[in-house]
Amino acid sequence: MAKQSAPPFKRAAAKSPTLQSEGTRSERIQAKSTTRRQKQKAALRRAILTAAEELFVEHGYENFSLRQVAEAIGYSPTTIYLHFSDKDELLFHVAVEGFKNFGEALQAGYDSETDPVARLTAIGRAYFEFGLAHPVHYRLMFMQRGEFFLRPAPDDCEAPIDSFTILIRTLEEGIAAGKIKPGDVADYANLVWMTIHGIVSLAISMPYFADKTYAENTYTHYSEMLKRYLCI
Amino acid sequence: MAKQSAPPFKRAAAKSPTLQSEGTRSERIQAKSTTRRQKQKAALRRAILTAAEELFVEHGYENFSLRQVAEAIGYSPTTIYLHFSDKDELLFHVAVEGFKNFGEALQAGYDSETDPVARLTAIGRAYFEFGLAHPVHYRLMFMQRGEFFLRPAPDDCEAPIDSFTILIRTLEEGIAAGKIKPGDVADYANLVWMTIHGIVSLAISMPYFADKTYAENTYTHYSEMLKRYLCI
DNA sequence: TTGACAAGTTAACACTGTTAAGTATAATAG
DNA sequence: CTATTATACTTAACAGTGTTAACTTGTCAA
Repeated sequence: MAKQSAPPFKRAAAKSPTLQSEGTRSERIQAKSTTRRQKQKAALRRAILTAAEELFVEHGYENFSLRQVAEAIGYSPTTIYLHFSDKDELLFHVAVEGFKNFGEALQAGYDSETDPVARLTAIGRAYFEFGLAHPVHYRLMFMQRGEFFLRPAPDDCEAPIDSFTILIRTLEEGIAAGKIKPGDVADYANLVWMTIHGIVSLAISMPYFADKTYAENTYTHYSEMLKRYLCI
Repeated sequence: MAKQSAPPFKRAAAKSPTLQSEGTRSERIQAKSTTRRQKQKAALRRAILTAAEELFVEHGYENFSLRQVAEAIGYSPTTIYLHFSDKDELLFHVAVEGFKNFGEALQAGYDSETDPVARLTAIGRAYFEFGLAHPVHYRLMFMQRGEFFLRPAPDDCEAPIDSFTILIRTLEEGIAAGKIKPGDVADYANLVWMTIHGIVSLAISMPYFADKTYAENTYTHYSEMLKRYLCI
């Protein structure tokens, strides 16, 4: 009678009295099962993302397809839709990864120096070299899908460093240190960003300007021109 | 017997002794017929081109399709292939039209002034305003299909003015006039072109920079910065 | 054991560029 | 005047795309 009054799961708990996590065995199994399946789900999601990243870089924006991704990970194309709402969201994740690396590169440039003007130079260099080193990502981020830049990062990604803020901060520091002419930092930042983008984007997408030494040459001129305009 | 010895076409010629173009009547009919059909063919080709132009601007690079063009002119999609080898060639013609207008705009800027520095400013303005006014063409020409810039113009199009040469000439004039610092004009030209492209391209394709007054502001700064760097 | 839910697949739709084959019509040759 | 040939164009099809709906299968809970 006592046995009957005792709920069945208590019996199961009595069967394994070793020190374990809370709950009955079946509860523990259930918990582990769900976490296992969550892990599997997350793993598949990551597999999709890494395959997408790879294939995107390999084939470029125009020739990147969901069916390729599906084939690469050994799943049917529609499986991707269980993890991403559409191709756009998947591309956005690739872009966010790019923004993350881009922001880190700029931050590293900032951190590599202490003087504001030196920092500005370093940031510019980092920008320039990121573009030339990762043209497919760069094109996606700033040429093909520029609207991604404003879209907030998805929940499953850490928000990338705000690259633009790094530039603004550097300019502010320069003005505060009396090394950059006082002025609207937003204007300055726009000027810097847009002009350097011109050099990078043409260098990576127009054969006419594709020669690396040309780009390097132009960047040297540009750097000097900018310094003369901004610095006191 | 004389009649028999005379070739039949001579008889036809005798039938219409009025002053006309060379040959027999049948020859004349034939000639007119072929020219008429050539005209029809050329008309259809032009119809394809204008429809393509229109639909391209309307729908943009990504959503422009041959089937749309076919529907617009009331022909089957495959008819286009009788006049253009593929979609790419059609797009190229659209781009060439863009290059033509672009070159003319720059040339007009050049012609509007006599002083080399004023010419440089005018050319820059023309560049800037062309980009903002024709973003879809600009993107095609300098962002999406940059390789078109180097491809020689097709036979049925007059070659567009070489925009880059206008810039180079202006810089050379400036140096010759002692108003621009001596230096490698190719380097100067690259610097000017690439930086101004940055402003234009971001203004027309990144919402972050899309604000017109922002672009105008940045361009003002840019213009001043360039003048200080290049001019004596 | 049944029923619900999850994961994944298949089939299909509406597109795309592009090619091959077929069909009228007009021009030409005998 | 008829037979043939070339021209202009279309239809059908292929291989590919993103995307949706319906279906199957396996796992878990009651």
